[in-house]
Amino acid sequence: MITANVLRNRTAGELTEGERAILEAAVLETRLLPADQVAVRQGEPVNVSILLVHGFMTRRVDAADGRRHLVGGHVPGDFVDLHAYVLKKLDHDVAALTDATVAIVPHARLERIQSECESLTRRLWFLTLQDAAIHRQWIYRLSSLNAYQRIAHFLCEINARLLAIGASDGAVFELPMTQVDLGEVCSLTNVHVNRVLRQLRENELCTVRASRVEIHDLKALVAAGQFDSQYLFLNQQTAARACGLESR
Amino acid sequence: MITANVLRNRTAGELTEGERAILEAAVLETRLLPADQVAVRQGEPVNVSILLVHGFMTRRVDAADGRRHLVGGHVPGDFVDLHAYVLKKLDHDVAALTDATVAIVPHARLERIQSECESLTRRLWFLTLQDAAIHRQWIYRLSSLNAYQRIAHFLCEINARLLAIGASDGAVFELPMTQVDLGEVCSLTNVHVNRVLRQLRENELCTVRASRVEIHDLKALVAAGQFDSQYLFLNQQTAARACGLESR
DNA sequence: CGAATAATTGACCGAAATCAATACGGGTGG
DNA sequence: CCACCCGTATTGATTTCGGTCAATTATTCG
Repeated sequence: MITANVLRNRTAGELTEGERAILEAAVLETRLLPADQVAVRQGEPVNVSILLVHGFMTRRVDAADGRRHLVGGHVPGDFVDLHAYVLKKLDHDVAALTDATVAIVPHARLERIQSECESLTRRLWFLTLQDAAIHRQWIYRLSSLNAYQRIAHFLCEINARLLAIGASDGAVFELPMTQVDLGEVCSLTNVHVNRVLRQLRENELCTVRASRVEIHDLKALVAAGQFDSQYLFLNQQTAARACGLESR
Repeated sequence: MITANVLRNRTAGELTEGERAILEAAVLETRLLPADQVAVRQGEPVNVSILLVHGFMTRRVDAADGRRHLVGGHVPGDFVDLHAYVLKKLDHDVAALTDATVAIVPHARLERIQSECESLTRRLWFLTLQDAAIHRQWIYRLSSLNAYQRIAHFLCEINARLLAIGASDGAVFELPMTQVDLGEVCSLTNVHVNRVLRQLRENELCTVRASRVEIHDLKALVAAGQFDSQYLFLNQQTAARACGLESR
């Protein structure tokens, strides 16, 4: 089901059957995006929004020096460029990190939802603001954590988000990101990412190796990254698992 | 007028008289906040939102090391914690930077607006997403610019935002931020901020001195900060002035 | 006027970048 | 099936930007 992961395990509660049906009906088509494909380009007018069904996507900005920086990452269930519904054009690129399946929702249908279903509208608004909360946390990560802490924090975040959609068991998950990609997220060179990952491994917090993350000591990783999942608005049980409190 | 600066000079166009009236009517009261007062505390449930009428406010996160970091800044016309209307609690503190006048809007009244005025709702949603766009730019600033560029970029941003509400003439404006504050925005120490400001002065780009900014060469400052105002969704004329194209 | 806050400057240090070289791994084509 | 490549990972040597520490000089305001 296309909307299976939308708002799954969040504080706001699951979508009602009615809401889910309306959202599913708003989907024009699903499409496959090959890895690295840019789905929405900065500044271009858009009239459809993209719901990520399978795979990973990123929001990125190309700097003047040719270096690339990520300003956001998305997992299945994220309504990746719902922002564009309101803003009409984006201030950055949205690209597929891996091969991805996306559902296309025309803005005209979102307008209909907005006039016909207040509760679903609020939910969609919530989704966009959750992104904003994540943005703020990324600012925090860059401004107050050092390299080791940043990587730890990011791994905690991605683990928590994957946990919510059942793509992590709290200890092991697939993460198709190279050390260069991790560097683009945490604003570090790949060389330094490598050194930090070695430290994390040596300290027995986690092992990150080509597309697979194994967390050995989640509590310690959470402490190292000063991670507090509050900003993800996870339901209580998921939040507890995300910070290593109850394995359940 | 309370809403005078809301969406002023943006791409979306000014509020209609009807929208403005509805928004004004939603205000419960206006209140004075003394400088440094925390208006909304992290994690606390909120049932009113704050529209900034006069003064400056900040969104900030206190790091574990006791250091404070800003994840956002607000100028008059910004609906500072409209996010809380949807999220119900915030992941950070909102505080007054200077003495500030704010208008209090109860969430119950926002709900009424949502069910009764689709166009105004879309505008409010837009406001929250504009904040998100600014967040992304702050991430960009921290991850791909060095100290000199960061300060230049921030000064361009604040100039542009103040220009939109008529609080800057494009060359001179009041900015009641100490060098420590600037450091909290750009993630630099006050010592280094001081050195960078000296450089900017020596290069004759701008003079920043206790609560007053004078831009001597806006084009050069824009270039130094690699500033592109697109993310602020300013109307054409304001955008041109913000990057020093037409002084008009 | 005097105390507190903000700005300035210098000397030194350190985390992460840069530069450089090597190893690995998996897919392709001959 | 193996040789070759190219992207990825690893490690070391060196540099640099910004931080830290410390001391001095404005400001501002009660």
